[in-house]
Amino acid sequence: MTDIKLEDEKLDPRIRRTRNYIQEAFQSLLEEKSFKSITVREITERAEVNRATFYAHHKDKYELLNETLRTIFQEELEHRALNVCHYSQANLRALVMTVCEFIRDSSSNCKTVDSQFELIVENQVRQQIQELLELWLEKMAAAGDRKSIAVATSWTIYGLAEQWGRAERKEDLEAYADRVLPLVRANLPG
Amino acid sequence: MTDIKLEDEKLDPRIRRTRNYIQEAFQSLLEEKSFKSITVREITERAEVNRATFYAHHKDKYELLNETLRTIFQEELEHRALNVCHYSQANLRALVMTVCEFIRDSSSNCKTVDSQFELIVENQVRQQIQELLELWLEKMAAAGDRKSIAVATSWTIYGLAEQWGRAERKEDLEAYADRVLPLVRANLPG
DNA sequence: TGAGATATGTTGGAAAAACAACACCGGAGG
DNA sequence: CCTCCGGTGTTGTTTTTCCAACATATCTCA
Repeated sequence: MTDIKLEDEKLDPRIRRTRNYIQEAFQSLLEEKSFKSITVREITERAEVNRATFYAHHKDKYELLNETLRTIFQEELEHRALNVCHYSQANLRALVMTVCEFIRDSSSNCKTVDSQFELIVENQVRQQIQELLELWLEKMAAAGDRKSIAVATSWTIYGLAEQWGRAERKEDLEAYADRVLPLVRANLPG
Repeated sequence: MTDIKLEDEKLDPRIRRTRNYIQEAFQSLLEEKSFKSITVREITERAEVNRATFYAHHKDKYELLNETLRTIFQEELEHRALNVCHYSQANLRALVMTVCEFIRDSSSNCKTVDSQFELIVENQVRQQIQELLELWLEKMAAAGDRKSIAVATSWTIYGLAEQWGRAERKEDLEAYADRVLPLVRANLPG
């Protein structure tokens, strides 16, 4: 949470730059080839960063993918101010649409999506949906087992978003969001 | 000469990047304000580089300007392959045009050109013209005091190029080059 | 004129990145 | 089978950059 601020604010410029180089190299590689076929060596070469430096920042390429997904998705949430707002039908609808578009983009931007990749995306994105829902529920002091509600709903949202995002011919997003919103709200208050 | 290769080839990536950042920041500042009014602090802030790091690479902003001019001008020469060719009327003509355009661009790209700036440009560019001419004369084993010939001719070229480059309404460059070429060749063989 | 800011150039020490070298693993091919 | 090759992850050392602090100018404006 607060880390995001700190990252931009008062972080050693060398660190900030290195992480940027690696993330950018990684993302550009993802547009060209499958996650599985990307090597750490390739990433560091494109980033013009020493390989040892990579390991000073990331455990391996899987962790890097997780961090990258988190970064991108959080930026998306920030862009729509969903990370600083409260629970409402409108915001929930916006969240659904955000996830839909995110999955659509990750399908189209990345040339080949192998199963490794897809699994990590799913886990990471769903995790973040869950976190946001927990935040919302906490803010409104909702009754019941908030955590379980957040878990269940996050899976619902992800599943529905994936259905839309990976579909060949896509229904109008606004219409789809309206259509599935009741399913999403099944376990939510209000 | 060979330094140019080495700079791109096998130089510590940190050094290469730092120099790039500083040069780019410096050039973008030159497009906004006069050289005199630009401070080292400004440059390093825009380059996102520590001020002490600046001094690890450049004595002061005057040296930086000299280095920057050399870089840009050399790139221009390389682009037209003038740095690897031999003396000929056609190449001499190309050189004249290159200098004309270089001065024109440095006038237009840089918002305010103070006298400090202009003087450094003149010295640095003329110096490089001289070096190139010496190279050409040496290659062809020209008779006479090659150095003095190069000096005289470099001043001639620079002066004529400045007349054109800083003019309000500019004569067609090709025509101008043809017109002044005899003046340039006054002290040259062939 | 003089006082307060703001730029300059330099230093020493801490942090990060580069680099080269290592052991290890897994797959491709003779 | 084994060997070679390429990727992985780690280490110790060197180089570069950051940072804070300092003394010294230079500029500004009251």
